[in-house]
Amino acid sequence: MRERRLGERPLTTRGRRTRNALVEAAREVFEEKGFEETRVAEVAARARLAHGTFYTYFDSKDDVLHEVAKGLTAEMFEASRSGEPADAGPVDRIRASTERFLRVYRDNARMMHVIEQVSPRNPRFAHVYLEIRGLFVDRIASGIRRLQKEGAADPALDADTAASMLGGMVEHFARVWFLHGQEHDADNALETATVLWARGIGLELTPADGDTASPRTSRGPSAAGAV
Amino acid sequence: MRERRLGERPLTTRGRRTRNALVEAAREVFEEKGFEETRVAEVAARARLAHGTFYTYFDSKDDVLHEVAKGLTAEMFEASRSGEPADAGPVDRIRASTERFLRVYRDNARMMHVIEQVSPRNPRFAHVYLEIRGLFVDRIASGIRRLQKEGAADPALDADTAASMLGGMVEHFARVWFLHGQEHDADNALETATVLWARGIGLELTPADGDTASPRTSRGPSAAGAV
Amino acid sequence: MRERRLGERPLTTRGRRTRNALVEAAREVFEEKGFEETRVAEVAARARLAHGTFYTYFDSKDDVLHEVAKGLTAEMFEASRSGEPADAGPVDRIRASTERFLRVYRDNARMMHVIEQVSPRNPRFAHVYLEIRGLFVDRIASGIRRLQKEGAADPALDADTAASMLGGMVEHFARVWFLHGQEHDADNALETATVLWARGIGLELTPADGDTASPRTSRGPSAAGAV
Amino acid sequence: MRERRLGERPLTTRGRRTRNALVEAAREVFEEKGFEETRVAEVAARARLAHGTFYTYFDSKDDVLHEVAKGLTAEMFEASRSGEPADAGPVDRIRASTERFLRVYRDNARMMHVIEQVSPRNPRFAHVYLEIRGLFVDRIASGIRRLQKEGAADPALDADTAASMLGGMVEHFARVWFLHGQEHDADNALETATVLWARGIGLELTPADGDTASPRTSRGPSAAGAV
DNA sequence: TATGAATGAGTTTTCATTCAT
DNA sequence: GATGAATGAAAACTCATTCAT
Repeated sequence: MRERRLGERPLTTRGRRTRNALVEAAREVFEEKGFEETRVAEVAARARLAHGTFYTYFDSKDDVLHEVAKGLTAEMFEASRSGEPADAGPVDRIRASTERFLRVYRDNARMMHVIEQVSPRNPRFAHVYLEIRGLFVDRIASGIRRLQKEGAADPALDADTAASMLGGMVEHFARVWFLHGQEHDADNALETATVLWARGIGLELTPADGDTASPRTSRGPSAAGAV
Repeated sequence: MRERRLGERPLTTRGRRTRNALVEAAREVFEEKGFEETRVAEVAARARLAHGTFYTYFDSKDDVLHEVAKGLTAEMFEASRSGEPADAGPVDRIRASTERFLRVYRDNARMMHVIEQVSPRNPRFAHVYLEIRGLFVDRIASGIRRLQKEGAADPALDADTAASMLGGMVEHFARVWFLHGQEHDADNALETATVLWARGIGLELTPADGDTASPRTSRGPSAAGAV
Repeated sequence: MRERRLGERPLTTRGRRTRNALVEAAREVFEEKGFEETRVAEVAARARLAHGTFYTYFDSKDDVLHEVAKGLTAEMFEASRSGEPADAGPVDRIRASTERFLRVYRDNARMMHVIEQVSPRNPRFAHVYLEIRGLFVDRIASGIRRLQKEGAADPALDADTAASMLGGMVEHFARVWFLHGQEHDADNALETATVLWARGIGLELTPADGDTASPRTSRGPSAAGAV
Repeated sequence: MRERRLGERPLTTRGRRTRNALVEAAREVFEEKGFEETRVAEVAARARLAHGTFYTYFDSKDDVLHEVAKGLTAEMFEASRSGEPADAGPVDRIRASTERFLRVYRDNARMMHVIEQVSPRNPRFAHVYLEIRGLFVDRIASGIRRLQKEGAADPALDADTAASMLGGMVEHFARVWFLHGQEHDADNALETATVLWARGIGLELTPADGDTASPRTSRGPSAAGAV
């Protein structure tokens, strides 16, 4: 094997800073151009570094992507854990977690797309995608199971499959919204998702749950900020 | 001034055959490798043609992709129109159309993915994706509106947003299943989707609707054939 | 050797017509694009013929160029012979022949340039250029010699070299004018050339010869028509 | 967004050396083969560099040509400025400047031809040609005007047109001589040009001016060295 | 560590020419 | 003779990666 690149453990402060700059720059360019269209030269340039310096820290373009993916996973992990009001009712919890998801997804949609783009070619990244997705889906499945135990949700439902579908419903909607640029009203989206989800797993909706679900007209993507 | 490539109207039988061979070969390779990794040389070789012959019919890789996309759109259009039992109840209709969708999607998942891959770089293809998606989503929206008029579905629901979400739910599930290779049981998937969808839009489920929705264990992707 | 192409002697009327169409078309495209940039496909298309038909009559692109060059030589030969007033004085004859030359050159400048372009690569065409040039230069040399014998022109002058230079003077001026698009006034050009030429070889100018040679301002390239 | 190629300002010594090597190699190959026939691969190879290195410094073949043209213009500019004996008579000055011109032209004829070849396709180079030509022609025009003021040259002559013609006379002669390989005797050429020029603009020739203008036989292009 | 020059394998694309019908 | 499809030998150009300093 060739000499191991730097970039592993022992890095000076300066080295760490340089490396971070590269990772950040890489993420920026990936998001703008996608993986294939990203040039290592541009990543280095954006980090205000010489072209060659890139290879002081990474073995390849795939390698930085892996690093960026690690950061993405961490961020998504954080988001998937982030607390929800323990004292709220099930519908409010669904709404809250959907809102949280839409927010993180909005900020990470492009990077998620890049990972998916690369997946077919590199199983390493296929795994990353599935792992991130699992973070949310597993959580949803737990929630459904809890509600089933409490007798609030339909016990006949396969919690895992339902979770995969409901999670996918929100994720896919977010893709179309944030990635493909289809216009949607944030509040309307949130309420519709909440209602479909809650009712879908068999929860009883009180009037209070549904009253914001009245149809609204799209306010366009600028409303994304409202998520 | 440049002579337009062939590939437009007046083609001899032989020419038409060659062109078709190229389009088919292109679709195959695209599905196997994705757009970026596809080599024009391989497309030509697979059609048992000389490299240069490709350019007798197409201007570029983008150009064939466009042609393949036209076929894909046509196929999806056909599928989206395909009849459903007029005499069936709403839940059965939802189940039937979901099943139909899963089936087409299974056969076209890779190609859909290719289109999505290319979308960010080329608006032409972004449009293709949204168009195909619209085929199904619009149909779903109509169905919801009809049920709302009939008093069967929740009138408070925004039919368009709900359709986008429910359609997305099934599409995304299919992505994960057929593209990312996550294992799922076909019947279980179908029933779960049906129940979530039907209940989500506010339909009353009779016992007969739900009795197949009991949890099952995954029978693996081989079960995809059952769709 | 391969089977000889058609295009040599025995041609049907239709064949002759087709062949001529190709030669004409070729000349047009050569003049517009230059040799390298000319596509055989475009030549055929402009003659409203199929691409392959070109090779029924010519062996190669070089081959048509050769044919076009033959026509060019013939035309130039014609022009170089064309009569001049036998009864005119020497200065008037110089003026007349210069005017005639400028006129032919204007119509053939582009083709001459194409021939020159190709010359370095193909001696066959280098020869064509020199041959055409010789047509005029030799004639000029004869004229000078005649005038020398008559005692009108400087007998010390090397007629051949002087002819080469004076011919070149007019040709080069025409190049800059018609090829490089530099603006010139036709009358002014003609008179200046005549005076330089006549005086250069030692003729005595009578006042009548020079009175039109007064400076004029350029009237632009539209004046080219005046030649 | 694309990083500009190197080749602009800040280059290391090594970089500068490499770039120069490329420019020199390019000029060589251009002169030997002409622009179209020149292969970037050959330019690189002649500079003992890898193929790709060419593109580290230049964007395209056109791009190096532009660089070579800059050098050519500079060289010609230098030549057009180079001093002439202030104390010499007008005819001697004409002879001296003609000799100087023939000398530079001999060394740059091929490159001038390349520029002209490319001119019709690229206005950038059309301009270069006209600019270089203008260097000499303007100088000639000034000379004529000066002589007109001094009463030595025909005041009726349009100095600009005459300059264009006389400059063209020498340039064209040089083209035929150095480019098309037509044989000429250097001294004879020089004297003939001088006499035609001087007499053409109306100067009085003293016997001393003309006595070398007696006819000589061609000594072939090897005589070019005598210029 | 950082730099920036060098490398060359890999692709797309063009187009003159050939060929079967 | 005419047609139009097929061929494949070039060439230009790109860019990830290596390397000398």
